[in-house]
Amino acid sequence: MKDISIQVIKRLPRYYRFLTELENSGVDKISSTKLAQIMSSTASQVRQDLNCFGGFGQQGYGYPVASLRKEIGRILGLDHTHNAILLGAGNLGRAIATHLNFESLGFKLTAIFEKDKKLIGTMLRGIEVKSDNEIEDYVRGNQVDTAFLTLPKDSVEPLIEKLYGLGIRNYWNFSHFDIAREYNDTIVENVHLGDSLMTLCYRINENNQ
Amino acid sequence: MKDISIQVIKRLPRYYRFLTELENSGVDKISSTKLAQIMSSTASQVRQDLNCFGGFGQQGYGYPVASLRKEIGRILGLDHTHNAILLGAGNLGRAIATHLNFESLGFKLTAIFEKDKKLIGTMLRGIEVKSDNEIEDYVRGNQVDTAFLTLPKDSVEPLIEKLYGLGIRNYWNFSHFDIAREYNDTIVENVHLGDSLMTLCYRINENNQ
DNA sequence: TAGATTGTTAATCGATTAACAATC
DNA sequence: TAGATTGTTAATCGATTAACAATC
Repeated sequence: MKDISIQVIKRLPRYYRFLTELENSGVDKISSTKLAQIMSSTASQVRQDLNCFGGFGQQGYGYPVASLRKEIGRILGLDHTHNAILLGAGNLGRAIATHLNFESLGFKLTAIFEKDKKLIGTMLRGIEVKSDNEIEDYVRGNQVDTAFLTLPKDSVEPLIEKLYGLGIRNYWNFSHFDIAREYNDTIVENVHLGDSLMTLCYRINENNQ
Repeated sequence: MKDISIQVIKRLPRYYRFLTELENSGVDKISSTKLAQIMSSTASQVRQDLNCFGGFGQQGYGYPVASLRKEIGRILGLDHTHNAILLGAGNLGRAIATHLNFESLGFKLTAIFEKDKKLIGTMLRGIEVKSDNEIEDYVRGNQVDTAFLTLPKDSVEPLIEKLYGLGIRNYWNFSHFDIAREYNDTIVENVHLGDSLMTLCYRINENNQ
């Protein structure tokens, strides 16, 4: 399979979500035109996107919702499970830990680490928050390939060196530390909430101007 | 000023962040080449991006860090302040409320609303959480142009109708409800954490395959 | 001045959109 | 079969990259 552009990949989760909704509301087939309306896209783009991975449709009929959803789930790799640890049990870490259904997103959260002694020992989604000086032992003793980083930039910098040294290459990064620039064989998905707000700010002002 | 592409806009917060870092570490000028290295971009792109808004550089010298940073802040509109209300004081809402320095991002968080009686009356970043049936009175009595939505899709659907009716057109949306599709004169910045994780999942599997 | 680096135009590359033959 | 809709190729559009004259 040839390289898929990042634009297409970033649309896959939306296809997946909308197809799940359609399936749940009992729709069993959909045309590229209708799917495009839902996606705020075009029929052409829908067909191009899906054809990156195979011919899932049927001429004259459309796409079968349930099996297309399943296919996209498989393409995304949601059927695999990556063991992940969460670093930072502050407000953001606790929100992330409790808010998402990792199992249906291709991950399993197996441990949570925190520096602040007040938080160590508390429970989050059935997991006891451990001290951050147990990280090394834990990663050596357990299969972990992904780290979720919900701590500030300054704390990430020294930590990432340790994690990288322990072989962790996949990061879901909420901090402003630029992991991919330091370690170029990592896979990093950044979530920069402040950037998102600034973008909103720009668009509001642009609109008012 | 002619229309700026969304790609350029989404890069502006990163320029702003990195320039802030550079300024804080005492750097007073930078070339497009060096800035490109920091941005994981190209010198050409940096110059093209900045020239969308004006000639901030000086031939033979580069760009003055402090004033460029200030300019980009102004372009983003961070000097304006948009009053925002937060809807949903669950885990995610509390994290958002406490995690970000809204003032430096162009916003001011002025009120928080929540349905769950256990949370009403609690304090978050110095703001008392109000009952969600006070929303209408509050928005009518105060200047609010933006809503941060940290509640589930099903709760957003009925709420958005009310907010839209009250004249709120700008949304920072963490839910899966597709606001822009329902109301096409709104400005919506979506943060879909699940989508981000699925994208990470894809990229990990693609890499392992 | 000479060297450096921008601002800007031109070339390239890739993504989106359009068109239509294939086919269910 | 006729109508509908895909799969896929071609055309267009826009973003990125390269090049270089302008100039500090």
